[in-house]
Amino acid sequence: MSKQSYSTHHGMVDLLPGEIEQWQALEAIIRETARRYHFQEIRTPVMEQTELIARGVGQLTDIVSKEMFAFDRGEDRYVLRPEGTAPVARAFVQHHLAQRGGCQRLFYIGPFFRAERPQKGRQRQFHQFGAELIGASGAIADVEIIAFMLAVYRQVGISNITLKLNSVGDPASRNAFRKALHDYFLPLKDDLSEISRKRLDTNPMRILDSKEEEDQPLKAGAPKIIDYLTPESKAHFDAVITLLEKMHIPFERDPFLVRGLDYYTETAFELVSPDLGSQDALGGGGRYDLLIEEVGGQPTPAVGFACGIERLMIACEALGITLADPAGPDLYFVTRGEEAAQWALENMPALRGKGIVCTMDYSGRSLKAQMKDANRQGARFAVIVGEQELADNRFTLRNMAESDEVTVSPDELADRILP
RNA sequence: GAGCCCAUAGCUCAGUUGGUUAGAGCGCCAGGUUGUGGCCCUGGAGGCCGUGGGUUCAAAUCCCAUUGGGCUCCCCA
Repeated sequence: MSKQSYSTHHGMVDLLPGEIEQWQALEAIIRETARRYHFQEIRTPVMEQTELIARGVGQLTDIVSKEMFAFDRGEDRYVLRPEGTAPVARAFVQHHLAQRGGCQRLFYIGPFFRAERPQKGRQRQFHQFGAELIGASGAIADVEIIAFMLAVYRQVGISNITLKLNSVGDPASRNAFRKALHDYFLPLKDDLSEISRKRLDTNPMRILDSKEEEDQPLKAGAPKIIDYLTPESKAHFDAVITLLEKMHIPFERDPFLVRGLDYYTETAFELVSPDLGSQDALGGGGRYDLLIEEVGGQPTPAVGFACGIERLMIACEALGITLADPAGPDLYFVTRGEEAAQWALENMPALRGKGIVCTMDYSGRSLKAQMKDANRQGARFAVIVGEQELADNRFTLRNMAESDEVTVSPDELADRILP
C-alpha cells in the first residue's frame, strides 16, 4: 500500500548508462596495458576470511580496526575485502602459484569496501585496479610495477601527476628507525597531537603521516628512515632510484611517506594529483616481502600497487578527458502496426549476426515519435516498415546524419549499413 | 568519532519583509506535419517545498527536532 522508497547505502553509487561507458573504456585501457606488460588478471571473491585481512593488513591499521564490513555466520567470519593485496597473497599461497615457476605477474580490477565517512574521492564501495609481482626481489621488479602503473595514466592522458618515493626498510631497518623515532618524540610527547601521542607506542612511524597542525614542527626535526636503513635496504632503495632515473621516470623523494598498511617493506610509493581535492592520492604501493609468509606461504618477495578508479575518474573530469561516449544503434526499426513490428523482430537477428547493432520501437507510437526516439538514441540509420513496404518488400532506409533516404530490399540492408 | 554547508518538478535552480490555485529553463509526452528526427511554435503531464512538531489568522519562507546528501578533519584508493 504505502510506497516505500529505496536507495543505495551511504557511500555506494549506481553507475548508469551515460557514465558507465567511461568506466568500460578505462577498464579496456587497463586490460590492454596489462596485456602489454604481461600481467594476467586474477579475480578473487569480494569476501574473505576476516582473519586473513586482520593478519595481512595489520590489526592496528585503521582499515582493520574500524573500517571493515564484517559479519559472522556460524563458525565462519566474513569480511568484505578492504584491499586487494592480502587476497592475492592468499590466492598465491592457496593455489601454490609458486609451483608454476618464475614470478607471478597478476593484476586485478574490482570493488573494495571500507566503512568510512564518504567524501569526495572516497566511497564505501570503491574500485581499484592493481598489480602484484610476486617472487621477485630485485629493484627491477619495483620499477616494472611503477612503470606499469604510470603507463595506465599515460594511456588515459593524465600527465600532471607526481610520483612520491620513499623506503620503509626491512624489519631491521624499521626496528632501528622505530626506536630512534620513539626516542625523538618521547621528550616531545606533551606537544604532540592526541592521535600522534597514541601512536608513539603503537606505531611511531605513523606520526610522520600526521597532518595535524601541532605535529608539523615536531616532524621537521624527526629522524629520517633513510638514515636508519640497513646496508641492504639502502642498496635496494638506491638501485630503485638509479633505475627510475635510467627509465626517465620523474619522482620526488618524500622522507615522510609511510604507507598505512603493515605489510609494506622497502620501497614505498604514492601517486598524487593536484586535481583530486582533499583526497589527493591516485594510487600507491610498494614492496611487501613479508606478507606471503605472514599468510602461510614460503618467504616470498613481492611488490605491487593499487589505484583508485573513482579518483582517476575525478582527475579525468577535471582535465576534460572523455574516454568514450555512449554508442547509438546502427539501425532503428520504425514500424507501423503489429505486423510491421513482428517483421522487424524477425529480421533483426540476421542483421545482428552480421554485427549490426539493431533496435526498434516497442510502443507502437507515431512515426514521428519513433523517429524522435531514433534520433535521441543516436541511430545511424532508421528503416521504415509500414504496410506499403511490407506489400512491396521494399523499405525506406534513412541516413539520420545526412537526412537522405533510399529504398532497399531486405537483402540490401546490411550492405547499406556496414561501413 | 568530530566540524561546516545543503534539502522546492526527472535534472539545474528561482521563490521579494511570512500573504490567495508554488514558478522558470532543460528533459519527458502530445499536437502543429492523416507516414519522417534535429530547429521553431503550442499544449500537457509531473511537487504533501525531505520528514515530524512548534509559532502565527496565515509557513516553501521563522523556530526546534529528525532523516538524507555534500564537503572537511582523521586515514586511505
